[in-house]
Amino acid sequence: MPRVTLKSLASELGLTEATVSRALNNYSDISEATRMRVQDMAKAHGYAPNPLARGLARGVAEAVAYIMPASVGGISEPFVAQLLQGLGESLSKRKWDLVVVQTPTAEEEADVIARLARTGKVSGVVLSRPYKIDQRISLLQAAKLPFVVHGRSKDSADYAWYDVDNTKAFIEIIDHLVSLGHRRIGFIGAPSYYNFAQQRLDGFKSGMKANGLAPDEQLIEFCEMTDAGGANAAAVMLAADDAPTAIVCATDMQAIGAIEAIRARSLTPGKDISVIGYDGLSIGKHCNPPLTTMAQPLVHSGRILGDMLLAVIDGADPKSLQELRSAELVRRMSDGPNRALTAPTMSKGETS
Amino acid sequence: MPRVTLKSLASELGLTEATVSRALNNYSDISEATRMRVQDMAKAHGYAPNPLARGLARGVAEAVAYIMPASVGGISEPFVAQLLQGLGESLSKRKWDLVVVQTPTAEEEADVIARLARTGKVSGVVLSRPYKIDQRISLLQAAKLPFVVHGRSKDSADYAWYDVDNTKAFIEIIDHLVSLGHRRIGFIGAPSYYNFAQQRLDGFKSGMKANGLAPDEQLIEFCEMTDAGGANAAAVMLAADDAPTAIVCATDMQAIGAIEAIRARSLTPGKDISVIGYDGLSIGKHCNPPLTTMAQPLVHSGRILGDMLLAVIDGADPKSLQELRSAELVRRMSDGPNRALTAPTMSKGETS
DNA sequence: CGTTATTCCGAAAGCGCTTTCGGAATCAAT
DNA sequence: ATTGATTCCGAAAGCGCTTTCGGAATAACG
Repeated sequence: MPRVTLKSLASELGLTEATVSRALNNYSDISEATRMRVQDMAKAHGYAPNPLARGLARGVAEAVAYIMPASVGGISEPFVAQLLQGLGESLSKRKWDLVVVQTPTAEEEADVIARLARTGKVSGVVLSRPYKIDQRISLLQAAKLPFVVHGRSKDSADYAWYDVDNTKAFIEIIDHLVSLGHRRIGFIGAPSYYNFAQQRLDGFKSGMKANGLAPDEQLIEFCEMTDAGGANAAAVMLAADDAPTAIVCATDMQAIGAIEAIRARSLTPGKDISVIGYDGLSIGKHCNPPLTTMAQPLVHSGRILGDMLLAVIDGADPKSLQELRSAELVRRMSDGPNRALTAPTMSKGETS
Repeated sequence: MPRVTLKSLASELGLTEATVSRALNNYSDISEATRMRVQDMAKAHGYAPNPLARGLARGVAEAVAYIMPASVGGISEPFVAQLLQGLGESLSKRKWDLVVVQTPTAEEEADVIARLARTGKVSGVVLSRPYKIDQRISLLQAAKLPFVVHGRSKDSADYAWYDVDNTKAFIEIIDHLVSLGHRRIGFIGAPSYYNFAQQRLDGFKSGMKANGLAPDEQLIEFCEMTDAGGANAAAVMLAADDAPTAIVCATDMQAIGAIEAIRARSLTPGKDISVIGYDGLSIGKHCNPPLTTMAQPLVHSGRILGDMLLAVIDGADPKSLQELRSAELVRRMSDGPNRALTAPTMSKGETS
């Protein structure tokens, strides 16, 4: 079947390609009559402009890219699908496309960004999980390619971002735990090159200090954001002579692993030892016990990110597009009062 | 910064655009010397061809589309991320792009496909979760747009697909359950317009018959593929006067819900009532008890699908690209021997 | 040394669409 | 009726790249 093109439409209508093009794009210098005639015919023939040609001519691609976080160890990232959905919804309003790009290895991330910027195949980029110092962001800035980031790098003044207040969230977790009587609280963190990991750690520490507690370095572990990682880290803490009564994790997957590790020691998570995660994964509902967590709205954030990116592309000042949300504590069953308080043997008390 | 283009390269080298183009694309009518000269210069300047222009000139887009399954009720689809990763890996071998497209509503799915086909913005499509009779497939065929499907529709003779033998998998589940002494086995199915749902139901029924059991229509429920759906369906079965001793679910999410429903009745999943899911989601490990399930390799399948699609685009006969895999039973803790056999009161026996 | 082959590169057209510019036609104003 | 302002459309160039074709230079052959 011969593709229906601008030329074919034009010849059929006895008009010029140029006229048809302008009619279709609602230029004001086309009479209402012919505009109608053209649009009707276009619809009748099921005309759809070739995005390649259009992009070439206009110099902008009607597409944006989403940089998939390099899958650490091949874990399924439950949040990716949700984010994509939100992004897609936002983009579909303009009928723009979403191309997702992989970054095979961490080293190649910069190359991928650079290539993206040079080829002009997309007119914007969404970045997830920035590092503290994120080379990709500098690259994007240097290339003057519009972008938004899901999260913030350390220096976040100059670009558009949407983030959840990680620090505040973890302070609240500590407050909550302290109100339940916990004093020895462990922290399982994520790789420290991620800025959100730093923020969460900071939140943990300030929360402790604000409650007059000194974070014990023995009770801080870092690992990958997987259940296995969380399980290992928790196992280490539990083996210490002065084990924590509560463990807070940087991510839900780690928390799920921690729960497993606790049970492996024949302790009851949520009773003997409290565990609180972060992400609000709905899957946490089905853990044993159901995971208490700080929840952030993911598909919603995808939509926001999409809208922001479109705004930046339209020329809005990125600095004016920065949105900080708050996470919310979703109490399920993995947290509870400190048992040690009522138990016969008290712990040694704080170190230092 | 002025984009480095074929023209700029050419003028700098004192050559023609055409020559530069051919040198870069390794045409044989370019001397080794100038080929080198050109490629070095291109690399030095970080030249990257404009994919829009290239696509326009060549008439093919170096991109394929993945049609995201319409998210039923906004559930996060854990399998999407994995599939995307596999697809990405495969595509990256040619440096092709992956554009994911949403289908806002079920009605618009056809429109989206049609538009995709007409605009030629992608040169291939990956379809997930086909329906029994899938209009999208006919559309794709009519448009002669290369595609592969993840799963099969009812009439799957003429196109490329990668699927897991659902029917066989469910027969095996029944065999397994029967070997554990179960005779009253319930089935929680997925919406019947999905062909995989039908296949799984078929497998359930044949498995039952093969074991001399008559599937009781009372013990067959259908619901959405969510935990809530599974919980509801299971609750209905459990309330029946002649409740099943085992429940097999079309998807893991449903199984997770079923487990919840069982516990809600103060029964112990895996002891009082066995539950087996399908999908092999790793998250099932952390259920209470860990979910026994039939596993299918997802990132692997993404890679296969990508390779197949590329092959079809290259002109391979789609009919020769059909791959049927087998799922594997991953025994965790949610299945066990039929307790009723050893309990004092026997069930009434089979109905009919 | 003339002739036929080869090797290598330039010229040019074209992919489908957009957009600027100018001009013919229609209108309103004097 | 003549001029000036409008309205509407056609002509043409161009976006960056590919690819066919032909021709100049060089090589190989008698």
